[in-house]
Amino acid sequence: MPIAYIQDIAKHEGQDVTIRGWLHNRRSSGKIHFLVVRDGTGFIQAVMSKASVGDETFQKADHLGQESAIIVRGQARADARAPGGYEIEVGDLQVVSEARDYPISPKEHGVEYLLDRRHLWIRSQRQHAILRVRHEVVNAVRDFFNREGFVLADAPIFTPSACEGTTTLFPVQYFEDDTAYLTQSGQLYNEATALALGRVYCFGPTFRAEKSKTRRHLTEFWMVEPEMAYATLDDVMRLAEKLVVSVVARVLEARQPELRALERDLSRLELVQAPFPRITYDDAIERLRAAGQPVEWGGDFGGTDETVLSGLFDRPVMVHRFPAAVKAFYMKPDPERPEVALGVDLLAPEGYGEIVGGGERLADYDLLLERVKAHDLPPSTFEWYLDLRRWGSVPHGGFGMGIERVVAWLCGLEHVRETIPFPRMLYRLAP
RNA sequence: UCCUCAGUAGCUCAAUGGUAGAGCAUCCGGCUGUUAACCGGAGGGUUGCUGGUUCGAGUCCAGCCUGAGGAGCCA
Repeated sequence: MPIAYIQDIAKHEGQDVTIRGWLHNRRSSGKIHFLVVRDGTGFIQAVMSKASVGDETFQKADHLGQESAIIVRGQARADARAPGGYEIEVGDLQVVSEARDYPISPKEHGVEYLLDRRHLWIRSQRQHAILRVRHEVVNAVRDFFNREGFVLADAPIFTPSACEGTTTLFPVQYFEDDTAYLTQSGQLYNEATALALGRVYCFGPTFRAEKSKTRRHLTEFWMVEPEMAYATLDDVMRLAEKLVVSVVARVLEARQPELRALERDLSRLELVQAPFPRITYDDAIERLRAAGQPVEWGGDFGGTDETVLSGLFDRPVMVHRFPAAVKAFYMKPDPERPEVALGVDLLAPEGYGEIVGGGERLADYDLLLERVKAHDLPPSTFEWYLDLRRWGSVPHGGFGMGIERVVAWLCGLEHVRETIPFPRMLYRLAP
């Protein structure tokens, strides 16, 4: 009897198959059991009638607890009454291990309770759908860059100091005498690998010790960061647009059952087509004021500002040329207007905020050295970074895209904590 | 770090300052098409902690602890 995965059950219609999984839920009607089985690939209803399996097998299922490991054998068939459209007519049931008093019932639970049991929570249907969308996003990103000719060149996780002086870093003891910091961006290293390999990307975990306590923040999150030699701000914006369009299309194509399980409004995602509107920071300020937001020129946008701004468009919007003072030291100033930097933020629709941030880098040695000093950064630590401007400096740029925020947007989630198997937050380090 | 809100049965939540309750889960029983199944029964409580006000505190007051949402900062 072939072993079947639930996601492929349609291919086995009419056949006898073996499903190896866990009991997700059970309903019973005296002489008929409905066992909802999950096997990691999906969920399916297995129907067991007393008349066809006999008393002994039927009784085995009588008191079986949620999340008991079971192997069911039976015929796969289409049935409109079954959730998912297919069910298994059980011929035999094998109990691999019996579970009792599983703590997560099909009823509602609070956030703290579920997060304390995240190792079990991920078995639920909703988390199953979200994590599969995440998987698709990650693969879509990798496929995109590989197809476009980018070289994966990962940046180190241990770094000697801040990439951008402003954000707080996690220090770690590095052997006896040294302190290392967990990376908050691979970007500076990307600039080096881009000048070596042309177009590169890194993709890994990133750490921010900010005491942020909002639905958009994790202390450990995944970021993909492409960097291109011989590239301008316009090239960076084109790349970000193409990437986001590609990822959304891929998820819409490959993960529709999951998006539907999450009750996502697909029509909003289908609108994500190029070109994305590109507006300047100045323009954004004007639009925000027109919408009644009290904003001053020179400041960064708050969460509400981003929501209001993205609400003005039906697709992601790119805001470029921010005041140089609020941006990182390595941002290139606009030659025509030095008070603004050639940076860009891409805001997701529906209030999901900034999912991409990047721009053109400062390629001039003298100006960069000046900036390093002005930001009170130790020039010795940045010696190697300055070297990139001494030998073969060219216009270059790139961006970072936060995976969890993209997944939260695509899934329509309230909080990024559900987009990663084990979220790390201000007050959450376990399990 | 700051602001707001919350903490009562295993879970989700009720309870005018006056006998601490329901649904789900668990256990027992019933039911051959359930859809978070349903119906009947049972067990289950140091009301986050410490102190105060009161004849009497889950309820009012103070402090603390834990969590959630938000601000700042960011992807």
